[in-house]
Amino acid sequence: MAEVTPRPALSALLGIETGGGPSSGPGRSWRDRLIAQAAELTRSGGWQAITMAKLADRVGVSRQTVYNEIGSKRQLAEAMIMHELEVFLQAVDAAFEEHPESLSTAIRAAATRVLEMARRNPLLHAVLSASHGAESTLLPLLTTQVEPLLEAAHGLVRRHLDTYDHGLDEDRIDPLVDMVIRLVLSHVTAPSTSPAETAENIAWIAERVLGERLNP
Amino acid sequence: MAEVTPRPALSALLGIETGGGPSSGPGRSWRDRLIAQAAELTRSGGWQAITMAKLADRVGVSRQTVYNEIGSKRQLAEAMIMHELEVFLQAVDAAFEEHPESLSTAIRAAATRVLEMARRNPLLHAVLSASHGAESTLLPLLTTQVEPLLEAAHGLVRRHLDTYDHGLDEDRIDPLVDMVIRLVLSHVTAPSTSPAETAENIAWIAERVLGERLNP
DNA sequence: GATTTGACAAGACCCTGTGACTTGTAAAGC
DNA sequence: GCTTTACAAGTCACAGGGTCTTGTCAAATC
Repeated sequence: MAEVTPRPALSALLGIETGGGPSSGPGRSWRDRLIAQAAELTRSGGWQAITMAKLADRVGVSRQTVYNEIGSKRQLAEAMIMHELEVFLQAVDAAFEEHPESLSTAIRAAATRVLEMARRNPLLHAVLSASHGAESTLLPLLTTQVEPLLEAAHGLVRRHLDTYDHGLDEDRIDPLVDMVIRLVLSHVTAPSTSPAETAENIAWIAERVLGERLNP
Repeated sequence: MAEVTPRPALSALLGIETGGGPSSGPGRSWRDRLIAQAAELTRSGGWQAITMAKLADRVGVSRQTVYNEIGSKRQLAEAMIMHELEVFLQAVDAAFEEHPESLSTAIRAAATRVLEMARRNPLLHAVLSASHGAESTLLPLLTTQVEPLLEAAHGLVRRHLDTYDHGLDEDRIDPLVDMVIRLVLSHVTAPSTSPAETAENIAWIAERVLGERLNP
């Protein structure tokens, strides 16, 4: 589950190549399977437990093929992290797409989904936590990737925000988006209650800020 | 600077003993000086570089006295952290005391102060960051202390909040307080712009949520 | 009485060397 | 296009020994 091929738009948002480029035929299959398997191994045994030999063996391919398809171990980590982030961004994107009627509803849905995904998926949890201060074994590998992530998430949410008609001043939008993202990430690293309840509270705050219902 | 004796109320809030108990005479002086020096050494060289012998030497006391006054190295860490937290909570407390006229102004002041303190004081920065997910050398020592901190901060802010007349429902107050604390801590571990600007944005959000000015 | 001194066992830490394993690259072969 | 084999370079895991540190004495000192 959640091993879908990412939409081009999101990959572009992250500013990366998703795969084999021109040859989108059988070549991508190995690469995708390797990245998926690497993610699986990381989730179960941790990043440091991964060896190129073990990865090759699990996928049923020779070690050399891993080097041909991925490049180096660092590139493997990057590809894995990027894949995880794409899944994350896609979930956020989908939540907004599915709730065009109310901004706070969309925010609630997006927050719920992200919090639940982070809770279930240790790798995503590690990546998102890392983007917010926590340490990890593969963190040194993605410190450069953190800023693009936050920018991508910010841009994504902000773009959706612009499709609703809120009465907010132009220069107040970024702080609002920033608030939502930071709150969600804060609850990823340090959860308080259930994802649903947390998301509800975040959505309520956003609602108040947006002035959707001014008087209760 | 900022080496003031904490008010009893805040120490009680943290649920700790501040010092020698009944004998508040010359005995506390050694203890205070040791804790202050330990904080100083931690700020400069890091916690792991501290030895009881070095600490004793810096204060001009024998190693045995350190053990008499503090107890163990772990207790030294706890005392040091508690002192840092007291300074932090005091700053928040003072900010609210100084701005009884407007809640958002008080929040802005408190946030500004905390962010600036955290930026200047590496030890406080480490402690606050730790309370929000990041790692540190002395972090294993204070994992038990994190929850009390967040509860203390929450209780403090909430108590101040109750002295203003906002029209907020009872069960919406805690999420609001939680939001403010998480946002500030988020900006401690991962700053975006200046403390003043960040605090301004946080205060604005709180203002909107509180409905201080419903229409711009 | 409070503080220091010297002594002590236990354990944490640092350094070093050794061997096994891993990475990354290359060539030959199917 | 993929596999196999081979190889240099580097990392990692472990064990050794020595030093330093912790934490606790009791005796000595001011």
